[in-house]
Amino acid sequence: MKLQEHQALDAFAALSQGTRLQMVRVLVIAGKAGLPAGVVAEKVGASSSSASFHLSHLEHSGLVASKREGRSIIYTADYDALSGLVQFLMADCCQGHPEIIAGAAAAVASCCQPQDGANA
Amino acid sequence: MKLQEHQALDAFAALSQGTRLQMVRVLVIAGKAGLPAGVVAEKVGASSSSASFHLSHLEHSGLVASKREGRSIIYTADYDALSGLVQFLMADCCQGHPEIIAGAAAAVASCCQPQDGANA
DNA sequence: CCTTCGTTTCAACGACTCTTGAGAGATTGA
DNA sequence: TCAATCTCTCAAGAGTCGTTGAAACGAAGG
Repeated sequence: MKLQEHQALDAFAALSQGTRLQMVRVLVIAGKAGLPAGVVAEKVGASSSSASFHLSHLEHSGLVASKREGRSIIYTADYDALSGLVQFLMADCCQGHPEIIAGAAAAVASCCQPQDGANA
Repeated sequence: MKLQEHQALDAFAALSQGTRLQMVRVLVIAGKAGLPAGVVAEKVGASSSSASFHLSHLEHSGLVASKREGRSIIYTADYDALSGLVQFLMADCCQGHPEIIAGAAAAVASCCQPQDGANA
């Protein structure tokens, strides 16, 4: 999934705030099961209303999704959107300049290489 | 080059603004030679003072560099920083979740593959 | 029904962002 | 030196962002 420009702008804006970047991290680590809002708030050290504000922001930007589960509202990272953001960044940087991508490709390799042939 | 968190935050903030994202695009396309401020301003449709504001913002964030050349001030995209930003994004997304990276790796492959063995 | 729990919504406030237009710096050529 | 060119800086104003605390909402349990 490749993002549209306005989606990418929203996503960059979402990630340009420390609390929100940390929230994304926390939710990515939490995996597909996600985490209730309160736990996210606690992990990033935000008040409940502040956390709610940032989580809606992230949800609006498409980077996370939410679902109600009993009294809690569970937030999960949207891997597709995150992946799309990386793609957008590279496609927008790559325009005729593959040398920018070289370092990124190295990062792909060094960051996590469970399966070697990750290419499509 | 991998970015520090505060650098990444600044970079995301820089890219979260339409005019600035376009400026980065224009400068990446322009290549190592760069472009004078006035030309960048014209290409993105900004007034000279607005362009100056955004270009300083980008320079402060480390995404572009500037050098005086006669009357003009030439701006160039910093490929290292751009590459570092992609790396930061992937490393921060990759934490135990290589599946986010799969799509990104595909993008690396499809976006620009002049040399196949781009891995470090 | 009433209370408790988890979360969101609202209003208010200070801080920051972006735009505009006028003016100032630096560099070049006559 | 003077004028022209390119760019930056400054101040003012509208708009947006993030925080806080109080209040409201929905779900679960006694």
